[in-house]
Amino acid sequence: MEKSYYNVLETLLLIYAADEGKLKIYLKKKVDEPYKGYWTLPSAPLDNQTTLEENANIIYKSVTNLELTNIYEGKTFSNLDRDQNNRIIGTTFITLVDKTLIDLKKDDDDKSWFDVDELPKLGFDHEAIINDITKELKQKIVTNYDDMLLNCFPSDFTLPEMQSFYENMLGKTIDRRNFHKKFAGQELVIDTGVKTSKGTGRPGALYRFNTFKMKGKRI
Amino acid sequence: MEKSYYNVLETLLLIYAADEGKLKIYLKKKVDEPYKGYWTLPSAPLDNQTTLEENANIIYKSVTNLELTNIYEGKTFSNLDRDQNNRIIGTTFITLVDKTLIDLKKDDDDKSWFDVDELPKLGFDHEAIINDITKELKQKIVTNYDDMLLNCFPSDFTLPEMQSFYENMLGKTIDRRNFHKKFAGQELVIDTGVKTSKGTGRPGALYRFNTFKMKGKRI
DNA sequence: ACAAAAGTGTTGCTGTTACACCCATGG
DNA sequence: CCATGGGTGTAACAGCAACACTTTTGT
Repeated sequence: MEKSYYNVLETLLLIYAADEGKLKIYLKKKVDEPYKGYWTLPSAPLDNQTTLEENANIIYKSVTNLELTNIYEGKTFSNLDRDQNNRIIGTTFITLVDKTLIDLKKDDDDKSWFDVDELPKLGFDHEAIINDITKELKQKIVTNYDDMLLNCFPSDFTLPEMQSFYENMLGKTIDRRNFHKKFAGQELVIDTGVKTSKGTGRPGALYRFNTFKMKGKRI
Repeated sequence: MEKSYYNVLETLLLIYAADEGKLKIYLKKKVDEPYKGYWTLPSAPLDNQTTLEENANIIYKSVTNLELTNIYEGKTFSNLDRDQNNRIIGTTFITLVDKTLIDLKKDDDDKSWFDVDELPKLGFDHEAIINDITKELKQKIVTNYDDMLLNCFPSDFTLPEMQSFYENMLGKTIDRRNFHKKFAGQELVIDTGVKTSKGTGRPGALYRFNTFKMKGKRI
C-alpha cells in the first residue's frame, strides 16, 4: 500500500438498552461479504463534510427514525488490520435508549438486541470493541455518570428488575433490603402506585426515577 | 470543497506533569503561520500505515527522546473549522510524566510547561481541547483512575505539596489532618526519612507512594 | 521566644453492610 | 395454607468531616 496522509474513517454506534435486568446492545446481521451472516455494529463511513457526532446521529436516525437524545464518545480504533482490504479507522459513539422505542417486528431477523454478556458471532473487530466499551460503560452506568442510569431507565421499572440489572453490571449479588433503601429511602425513585403481578409471589411496585433528585447525582 | 470519504487526521498529545502543587501541560510555540507565536499542543499528522497510538509515541519521542510509559486515549475532535484550510480530525492522547525527566534548558523559549489554569494564547482550537480534556482528567487523577495519581507522583513528594495539588484539582480546600490520615494512615505512602527544609516552619517529610498498596487502588 | 508550617488524636456524623421479620399474591 | 417473592426496620461498622494541640524548624 502506498503511504498517504489520507485516511478512511467510520463511525460505529453502540446502542444500549436495559431490558429484563440485562444490558443489551443493538446489532445488525450482515447480508453481504465479508462476514456475511455475522452480526455487526451499526456504522457509517465519514465524509469530509460531516462531523463524527453528526455521523452518529445519521446512523441512529437510519436505525430508529428518532433523534439521538444522549450520546457519549468512546475510543477510536486504528489498528491496521481492522478491515481486510483497507485501513479503516473507527470512532465509537455510545447511546443509551428506551428499548420499547426501538422494538422490533417478529419478522426482523436481520436486526436484534443481544445481552452484552452473550454476544453472537461478530464480524470485523466488533466483538473486541463491544467488550472494551462495555466494560467501562457498566461501571459508569451504576454510578449514574452523565445521568447514564437515568437514561437506561427512562420509564417505569420495578426495584427487583433494577437490582438484577445492577447485579449484572457489578458481577456480584446485592442485598435486596439495602438496595431498596438506597433508592426508595433517599427518594431517588417514586412509587407510581401500580403493581406488577408476574407469576407467583407478591407483585412489585412500579417505580420511576425522581428526575429532580437524580439529575447530575452520582450514586 | 468536493465531498470525499478521505480525511486528514492528526494525533494531539497532551503531556501533563504535577509540579509545585499544580497540574502543568507541555506546549510548543509555533514558529510559522498560521498562529505564529501562539502556543500549541505537540502533534503529528497520521499516515495510513501508522496507528494513532504509534503516532502518539512518535510525538512523545520527538519531544523527550523517551518511550511513553503510560497513555490514555481522549476524545476525537472533528469540527469542520478546526483548521482554516483543510478539515483535520484530531484524536487526543494523554500522558502523565515525571517533569524532572523533561526539564528544559534556560534558552528553550519555544517550549514550556504551563499551569493548566493559566494557559497562554493558544492556536487553533487547542485551548478548548485542553480545557475539555483537563476538566475530566482532574477528576480521574484524584481518584487514581488507571493509576493516574501514581503516574503524577512517580518520585518523592511532601504531603503538603500533594495536598496543594489536590486542592487545585478539586477546586476547594482540604483539611490537612484528614488528608494526612488518608494517605499515611492507610500506608499508601512511605516516609523516606528525608526532611525538606524550605524556608520557615517545620520541614516536611519526603514520602513516596507505596506502589504495592496503590497499584489499581481507587481513592 | 516567637512565628510558621508539619505532624498527631478524638469525636461525631453519614453512609454502608449484615441480618430477621412481615406482607401480598398464585396455586 | 403454603410457596414465592416484595417490602420494612435495626444494629454494627467503616469511612469521612470537624476540630485543638504538639513538634520542629528559621529568625
